[in-house]
Amino acid sequence: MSDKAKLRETAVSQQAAPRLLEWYDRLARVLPWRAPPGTPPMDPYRVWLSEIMLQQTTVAAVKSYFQRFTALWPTVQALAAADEAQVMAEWAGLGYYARARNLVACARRVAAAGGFPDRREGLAALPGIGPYTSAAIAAIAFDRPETVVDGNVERVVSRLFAVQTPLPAARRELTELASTLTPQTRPGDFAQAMMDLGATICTPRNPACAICPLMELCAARAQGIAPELPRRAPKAAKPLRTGTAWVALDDRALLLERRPARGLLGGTLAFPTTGWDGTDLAPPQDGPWEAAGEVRHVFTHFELRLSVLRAPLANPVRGEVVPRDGFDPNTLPGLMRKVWALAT
DNA sequence: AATGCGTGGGG
DNA sequence: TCCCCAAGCAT
Repeated sequence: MSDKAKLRETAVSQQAAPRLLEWYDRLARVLPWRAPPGTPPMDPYRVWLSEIMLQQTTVAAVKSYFQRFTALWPTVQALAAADEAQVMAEWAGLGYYARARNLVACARRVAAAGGFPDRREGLAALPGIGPYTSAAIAAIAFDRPETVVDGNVERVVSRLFAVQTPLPAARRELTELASTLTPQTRPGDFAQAMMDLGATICTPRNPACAICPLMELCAARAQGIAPELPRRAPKAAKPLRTGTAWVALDDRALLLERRPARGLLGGTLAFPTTGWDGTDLAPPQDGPWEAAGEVRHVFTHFELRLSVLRAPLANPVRGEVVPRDGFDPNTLPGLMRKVWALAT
């Protein structure tokens, strides 16, 4: 990099945080639901829980789940004592179920240790807590000057410095650039401000550069390429997979099955199915099976078409017989809710 | 390092 | 309808 470019980068790094925090404070006065500046940090349990839920998940989707979880389990000790099956049931529909399994494991470790570690390294050693979440908890709950890098920050930083390297290869470079922005004071507010900027102004499609607090500092804006950044490596096409789900029920009960702890929908309650990656599995009981239709579902890396078969419940050889009164389809993952809706 | 892992909303 | 993708982590 040229000396001139380096000087410019230094100037941007020094001016970005003050401008962003000024914008954030002004917003706090306008938006009544945001805590005003100077408010004491949120308690570590709630920060942790919300950050886990927000991994690859929108704020809108998380909201009701967070309310329910904190009402059911107000403290990490309460969550540590919870029945894992109930946690899985409450998580159902939110996706990425390894998060729920790790949530329980993490709560138990934290409760046993007497509380959350207050530094990034200690947090990152806990199950389900990686580079992003450890930095976020350290900055937001413990006021540590850690650099928080999520998808929003990657986008803001790639534009601010006009980084052309495609993601995910650019991640290391973006993290280093982001760390040059992080202030020693108010690191938690700064992290929140970067993410809020990415969510409201520096958006993926049509960034509102005209009202951006960092407009004068932004290299991509100067070059007119802000909407094109960050660049991304082309993604692979989604293969189509097929399988069968069996719904065995009468007016009193139905047949469900706990899926294996690892892998797709791991640990969730589901209708018995064949595999859908080549492996085959026999039906959980004798028929006659009647075709109820087909469910289509798109996962992260493949599309699934599931033939749904229905039969009267009769002497199942595997699974759990569950009484129909008290059965709530919302305790099933999204795919299985579709199966239930089709079969009934 | 690349791949596996959900779901729902917006353009 | 399609494509994009959202406050990532584990292996």
